[in-house]
Amino acid sequence: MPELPEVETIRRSLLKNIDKFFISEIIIYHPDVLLNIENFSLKNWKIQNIRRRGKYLLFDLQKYFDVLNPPSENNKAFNSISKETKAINQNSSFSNDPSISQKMTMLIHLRMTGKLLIEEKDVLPAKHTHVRFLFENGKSLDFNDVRRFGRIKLFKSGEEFQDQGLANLGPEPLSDEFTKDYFLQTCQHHRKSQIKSLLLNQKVIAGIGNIYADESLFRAKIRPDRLIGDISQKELINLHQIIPDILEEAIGHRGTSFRDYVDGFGNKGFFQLQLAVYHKTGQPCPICKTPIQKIKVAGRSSHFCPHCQK
DNA sequence: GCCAGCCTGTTG
DNA sequence: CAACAGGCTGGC
Repeated sequence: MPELPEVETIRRSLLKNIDKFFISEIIIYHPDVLLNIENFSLKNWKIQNIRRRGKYLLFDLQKYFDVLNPPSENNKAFNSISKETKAINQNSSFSNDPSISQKMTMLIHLRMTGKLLIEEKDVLPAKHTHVRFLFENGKSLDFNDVRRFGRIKLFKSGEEFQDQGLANLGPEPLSDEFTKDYFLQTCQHHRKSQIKSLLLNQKVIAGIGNIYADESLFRAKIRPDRLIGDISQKELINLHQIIPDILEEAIGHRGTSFRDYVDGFGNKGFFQLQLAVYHKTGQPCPICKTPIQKIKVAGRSSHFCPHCQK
């Protein structure tokens, strides 16, 4: 479902409440979506930060109590763990002690229909909620995914690059790594590919999906099925500049909600109001009024203006 | 490269 | 009913 702008919007919406996120319990309704979970207990972890890489979310988790040597059940300190956890978190000098400090990275990929929703703990989770994280403040975070393509993976911090999808991502299109030279050079390597399959290739650029590939190509006036080798350097330089422009605009509109997508608070985005071609088959091109066409490129529906795009 | 497969829901 | 849906993987 979500592409870079939607994942970034979700990240920002969740981050607003980051200080309140002390996990007290995790409820698993559908274990298939959770990988590596058996290696860890998720009780009494705190979400320190949420990062994004391409379409992945990376949750930095920190635990302050030793899971291997839990205090006995009659221990008062254990029974008041919530207070203790907070007290220790306020004192950063504890965080370097390995006996009480452990770090994990939780990798979440939402694929097509995944959502992360902040809910009240007492409210029953919506249909298709597969994992619920309960927090000490009475809130919960639900991982909901109709099609169940999304995945959650847990790693000791630093080991998350064992995930091949994450490890092989290309540069972030909104970072300095995504240079003109890199883009031109990569195009040179893929001269015989169609331009749209390059944009969708996460090893080349991290985070672009079907919507923003179509919209970028429309603005660059390049047909999605055009062979890269047939595109002029001038056009490619233009496209390189347009990609971050479109992604920034989409983030500014809090993502595209034409179907399921909502942020962590269930709010829709607005970029669907700005779309020129995506999902607009038969509707007039915003520039020349020619009906938008739909073809298959790289196995995906691709929308373009047959007059404006060459 | 392409294409089935993973899933459920919606649309034509 | 079949076709299709913001994605990715693995097998040819």
